[in-house]
Amino acid sequence: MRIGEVARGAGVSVRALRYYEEQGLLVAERMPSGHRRYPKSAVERVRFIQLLYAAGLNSRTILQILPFLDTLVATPRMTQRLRDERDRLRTQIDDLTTVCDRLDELIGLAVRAESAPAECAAREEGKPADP
Amino acid sequence: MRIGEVARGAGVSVRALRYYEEQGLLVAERMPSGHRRYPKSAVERVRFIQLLYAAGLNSRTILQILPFLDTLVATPRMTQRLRDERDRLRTQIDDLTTVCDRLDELIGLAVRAESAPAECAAREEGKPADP
DNA sequence: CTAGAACCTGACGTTGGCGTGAGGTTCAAG
DNA sequence: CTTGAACCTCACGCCAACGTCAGGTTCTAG
Repeated sequence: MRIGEVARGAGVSVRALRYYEEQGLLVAERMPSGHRRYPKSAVERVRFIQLLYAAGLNSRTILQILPFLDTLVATPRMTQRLRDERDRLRTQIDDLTTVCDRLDELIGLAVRAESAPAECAAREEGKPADP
Repeated sequence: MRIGEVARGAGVSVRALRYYEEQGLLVAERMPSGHRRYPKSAVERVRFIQLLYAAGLNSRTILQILPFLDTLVATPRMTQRLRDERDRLRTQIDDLTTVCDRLDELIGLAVRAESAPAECAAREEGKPADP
């Protein structure tokens, strides 16, 4: 596949793919012309990379995890890395859940507050308050 | 309270507090000398700000949420903002959970892989493989 | 009174994950 | 053959949340 196809397939920019290559996350063969050529599996790989990015991992960490995906052979250091990241993720999920709950509380309060003085809503709409 | 006390109390840097002020997230009175003076509640407020930052909200968004904390009066636009952020958070939590599960899968595979060929571990230790 | 800790205001540096040209080559279609 | 899309390599730009240094003032303890 060509770089544009992979980009469209994975929903990222061409620039991003070149950046991943720069970081060593995604290798590509080259055609005689210099154009990059990717296997079809690249799309899935890029999606996974995006997932890890979204989870807050940086390129360096992803780089330490990805080789394992290819080989399915892990050194103790590597599995420890995986465990560390998983634990970090769990902690983060707990934190986010806490924030989510607090936002829910606030929303509960907010609804009551806005239903009380009708002026607020009216003011927000740019209308005068019920003459 | 003085800025150093708040910083230590909330576990952030003095620089961070000045930055929050710059962003309008944390107002401070001034002493005649120009030194900032905070109410005790500032510590809790800063902790909450940190929580929101950790949840991926940016200064602008936090700025839209914080006034509500003080007044407990919300415009429809504000509650919608809260709801949007909560929903975004839920989605993100789901994503992170997905990643977490995938990492767990990988860890399961990794353990088996490293227990099989003892060479890998040995190689990682920098020793030759059991001659 | 004096040292040193804590504070002040700029203002520039950093990091990561790309965006965005500039300027040139290659490919596919008519 | 030509044209326009897609590709290439630099290389600078950007944004957010601070870190950090400079150069100066203020507070507190002995």
